Amino acid sequence: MHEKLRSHIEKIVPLTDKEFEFILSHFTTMHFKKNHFVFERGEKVEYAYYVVSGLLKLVYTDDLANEHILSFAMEDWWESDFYAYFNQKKATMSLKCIEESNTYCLSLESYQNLCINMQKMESFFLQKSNLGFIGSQQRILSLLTTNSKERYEQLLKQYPSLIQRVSKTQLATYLGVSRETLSRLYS
Amino acid sequence: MHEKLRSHIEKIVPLTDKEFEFILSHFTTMHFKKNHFVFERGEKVEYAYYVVSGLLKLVYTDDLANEHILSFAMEDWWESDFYAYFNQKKATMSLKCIEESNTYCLSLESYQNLCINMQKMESFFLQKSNLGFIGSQQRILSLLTTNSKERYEQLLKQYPSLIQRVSKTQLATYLGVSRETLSRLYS
DNA sequence: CAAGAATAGTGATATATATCACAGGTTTAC
DNA sequence: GTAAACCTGTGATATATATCACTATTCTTG
Repeated sequence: MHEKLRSHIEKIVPLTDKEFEFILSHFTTMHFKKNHFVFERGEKVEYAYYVVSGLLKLVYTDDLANEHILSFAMEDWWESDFYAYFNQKKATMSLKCIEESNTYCLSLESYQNLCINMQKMESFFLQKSNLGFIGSQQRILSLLTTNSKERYEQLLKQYPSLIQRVSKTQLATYLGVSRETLSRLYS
Repeated sequence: MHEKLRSHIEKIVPLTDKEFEFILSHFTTMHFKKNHFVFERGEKVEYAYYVVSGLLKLVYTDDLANEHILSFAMEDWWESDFYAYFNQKKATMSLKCIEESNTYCLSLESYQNLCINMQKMESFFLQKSNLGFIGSQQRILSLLTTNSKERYEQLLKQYPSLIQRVSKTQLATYLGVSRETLSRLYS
């Protein structure tokens, strides 16, 4: 039942059954339907989400109502509006399901509890955070150094499955390019 | 003497004298002259650096020999090629002094030691990493949603001191815009 | 199942930005 | 102290990309 979460954590820190039970007691689970929001801009961000199955997008909507996708959250990913989560502020972004999704949910209180009472989990989160930071820096570099076509090809290479699962309009808003330009790149 | 580092850490976790002494024993200090490299692409990245004074830039050089500045590291910042540091790989970027700088240096071994033996420091690094991640996401959002002029103005607002300390050519490579375009923005 | 919404391609045009080139001023380093 | 390197502004032009508009197709949802 909970094997996915366990093996996800155990990729970084090994656990006894008892330890995993303790960890699990800090999570709840939730199910979201396609096109439904996990949270919307302006709402309180109660949880950080670990995606067991499905696909979601973290979206920022600008003043002109244009959507910008900050990240796709797929199976085995952690996602939230982390600024709002850690600072207990209202969301500036929205988290929306592209596909029907199942997640584990971790409140900030539970997160802090886990960190304090179980150094292994603090190590785990530290490693995850470092990886997230490094990944974001790579994305910045990609935005600074490459044009639309190169970015599209990088994405194809890095996440080939995304192209089947996500509309091109949405890929465009992730890449920072208009859907028309993206469409013309490979025509 | 070491007050800066101590108060930097104590902004997040309080320390006894003994604890700080223990922490300090993991660091070395270094001095770098203006325009000198802390490390260059291709070299091993031995340390993560805490900047006591001065100003540095983390630079990626592309195939056409164009410089792209990933970040400016100013007083009170941590900087490194973190991918190379954590994975013990050769640097893909270079860290270069814009001004004469003083740093504390933390080897990966010392970092891991600190994390294992002092939960406070693991908490400290976790918080720093989370902040770094959130900051990078903000930068991505800025690159996705704004044009050169808006990005320049955001930067002016966020780090007014930078504009005095850094050449416009360099600001341009940070903003992802040509120096000519940047020059024309405010003429 | 049907209506409305979302998606995808593509033409025509506008716009932001890059690139190349040059000149004058400033800084750096041996 | 001087040559070389760097910095800045600006004109002329090229290029990538955005925007607007229209059509056809495919999904979604009540």
